[in-house]
Amino acid sequence: MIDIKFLRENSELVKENIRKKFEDHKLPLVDEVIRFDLRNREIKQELQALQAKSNQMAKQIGGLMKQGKKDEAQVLKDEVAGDKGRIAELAEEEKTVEEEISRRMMVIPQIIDPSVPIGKDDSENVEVERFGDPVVPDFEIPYHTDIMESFSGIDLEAAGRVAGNGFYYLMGDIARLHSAVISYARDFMIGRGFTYVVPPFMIRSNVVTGVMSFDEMDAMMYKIEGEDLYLIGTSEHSMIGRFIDQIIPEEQLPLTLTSYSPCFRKEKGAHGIEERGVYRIHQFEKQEMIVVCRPEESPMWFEKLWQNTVDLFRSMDIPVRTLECCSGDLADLKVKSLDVEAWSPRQKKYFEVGSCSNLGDAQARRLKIRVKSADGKTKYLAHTLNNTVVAPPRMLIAFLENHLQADGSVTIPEVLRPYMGGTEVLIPKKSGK
RNA sequence: GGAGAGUUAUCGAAGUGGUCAUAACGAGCCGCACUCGAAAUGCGGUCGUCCGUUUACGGGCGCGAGGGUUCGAAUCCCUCACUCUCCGCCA
Repeated sequence: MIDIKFLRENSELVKENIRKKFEDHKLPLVDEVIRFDLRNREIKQELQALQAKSNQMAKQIGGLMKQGKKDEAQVLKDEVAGDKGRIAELAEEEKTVEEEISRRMMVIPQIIDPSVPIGKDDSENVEVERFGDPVVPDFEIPYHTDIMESFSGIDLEAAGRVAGNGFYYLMGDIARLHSAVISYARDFMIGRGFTYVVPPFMIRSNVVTGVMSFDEMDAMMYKIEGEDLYLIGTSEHSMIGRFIDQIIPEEQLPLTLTSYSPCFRKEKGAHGIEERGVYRIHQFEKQEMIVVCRPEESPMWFEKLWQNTVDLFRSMDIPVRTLECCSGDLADLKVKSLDVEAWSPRQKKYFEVGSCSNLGDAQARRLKIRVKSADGKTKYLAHTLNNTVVAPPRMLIAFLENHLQADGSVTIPEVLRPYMGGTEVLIPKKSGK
């Protein structure tokens, strides 16, 4: 969501930005907004003049009524009645025009950061840096569900019967490992100065539309029947939503928070063959980090945020790389975004385990998250950022594949052992494939 | 889920159809005066948002949210949200 004043004064820039994102079908929206905006201000001028007049008259009528001059009051009443129709007409048009503006503004993309590589889809994302050696062992790495089964750690069949495709039962050591990763990630972030939060797992529609674009909403969000409530797709939603309509004193910034939540996603669209198992599911758990900061600090926080995820994965000896999202792969609210990918020795390629985004003032504008300057004289929109710390089901894939030994056992990295009751290695319950 | 009471500026709170909505009254905060300094006291200032002319102004909207009645709504009516108390139910 961009500022309509900015659009008014920089329409070419806004159009250029749309082209960069290969969303040319949205180009006409810019001039449409400008037309509607012009009309909107004309309406306001006429409407407000009429309202001022009628306020004035109402006061006069009040005075006359008090003095008992009913006849004189009646004359004024009749005069006001004459404007009533026009006022209603203008108010109606104002409403329509503002809806037209807002509908278009909601889909005009945020101005992307100049550093974002230009490309039309995720195939043109750009690798930035690798951390750790992507090792390919000399034995075959089974599919992650097979590894889990060797520990009697997963039951997808029963989950299918109970909830359908896209759900899972994790069991035993695998379930424990899942919890251990979450707990470790939580403490990892607390250690980096973030405040731990457990947020609501459902949010109202006004928060939903405040934190994400329509496309994302349609593809992701589950609605609760008969209620104005949606299951969160990530705790970012309720964490950013927490600041709706708030004016935050500048001294309190930056707000650095880490939150735990289950995440619910429709995952509309085709699922590839490599997305079986727990890779792409309707429900998973995630440790998230969000930052609300001053605009000039958001690029700095962006760098810090993704670094946290890289460090977390490296502390568990999992090779990762960072990948910058190109313009066409960037959701409309995002200024810049970077994926963290973990190494899959089975697929011999990296796959996404986290996503770090700078939303600029887009969410803040929609949700009215403002900052009051230290001297109290000015107010401005905050910047918001979010990043995955870790989403265990998906990270378990990377974990199991990278720590699997030739004998089918899985070693537990030092940092996780305290969360696993001191366990150093998981021994298969039955022979793996 | 049922019953009752609430929601007004930074906070407490008055206001039940019209010169009481830049909001009484009290407190906090900022400035000034008084003071060697402080306290006390006195005076002044202490919302948001939009439109228009732009050092400054003028106007619209906002009393939990959204509708309605009226020339005029904080006040009357409807719907909804939230808070508190009691009951029920539950972890």
